Amino acid sequence: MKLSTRTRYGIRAILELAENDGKRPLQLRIIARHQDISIKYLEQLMAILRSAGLVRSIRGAKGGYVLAKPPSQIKLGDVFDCLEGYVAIVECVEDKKFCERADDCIARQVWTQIQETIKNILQSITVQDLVNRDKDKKMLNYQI
Amino acid sequence: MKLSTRTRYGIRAILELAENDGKRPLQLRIIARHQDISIKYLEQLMAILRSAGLVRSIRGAKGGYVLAKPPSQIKLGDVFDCLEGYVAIVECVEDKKFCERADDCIARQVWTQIQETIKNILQSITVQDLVNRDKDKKMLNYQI
DNA sequence: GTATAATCTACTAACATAGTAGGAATAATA
DNA sequence: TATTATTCCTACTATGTTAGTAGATTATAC
Repeated sequence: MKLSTRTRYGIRAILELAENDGKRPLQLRIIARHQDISIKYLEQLMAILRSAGLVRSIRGAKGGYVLAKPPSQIKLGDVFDCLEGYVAIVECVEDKKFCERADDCIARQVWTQIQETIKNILQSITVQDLVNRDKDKKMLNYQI
Repeated sequence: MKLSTRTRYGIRAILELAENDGKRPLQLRIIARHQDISIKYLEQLMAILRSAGLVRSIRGAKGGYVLAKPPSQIKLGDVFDCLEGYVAIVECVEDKKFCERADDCIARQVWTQIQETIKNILQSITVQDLVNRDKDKKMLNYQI
């Protein structure tokens, strides 16, 4: 049960954009170098984030990417949903038709519980929250 | 982020054994037919569960499988650990060396939180719990 | 008009998962 | 002892997914 690099990279890219929020567009070249991700691969991830309405792109020279909404309005769950597909550790949780036994399956109850918990966590955290945590951490470092 | 069929099948097999607890060994043939799983595939999963000390096998005619411990002493987490490898949605959570950024990574905090939550749920549920839930459900059905 | 950047489409390489297959070892039983 | 039922072991295969590469195209700033 692993997270895809798609989601991991995507969230890291979003976080970079969030740290850059309010400034001029950030180029993939920069993000790719900074996060050590292939620029070509990142392009594809950003296309997904763009069509999901999470980021906005500016083409041409001095172009790049910016967040489509304030970081406080982007939940981790949003990023997850579009990059990871959707959180469904077992398909029967979302769609009973997936398995005949679904109605009576005691295992399914457990998967449902786990899945709901994950969803709740992801929906409760915004990109802004993470940026704040990061700032706190850096503040702390400065004091040392 | 999906659960492997290994884990799903494995847990279903363990539950069958739990329902059969105290009786004579249960053959894979029966479990396979009952759960609609290829017997050859099931063999491999049982080998894993056996080497993890969760089930015990009796070879030869009239042989089969039994639980190695009482269902109340088998946690879902135990089954998970051996079939799913281990719960690590991102490797850096378990092993910081996986990523240079681990120490300062704010995303990692989220993965850690999610992972701990999943682990807690799995450790809190025993096979016996599930069997009980199943019985309750069936009791309910009889009363209708 | 040139350089810079996103966009689009297609391809590939590597890996994991799920499953199949055949035979060997072991035990019960007739 | 022969037969049958069962687990055990090893190897193979097929399929799908993920991760990543490549190249040409379009848009914009200067």
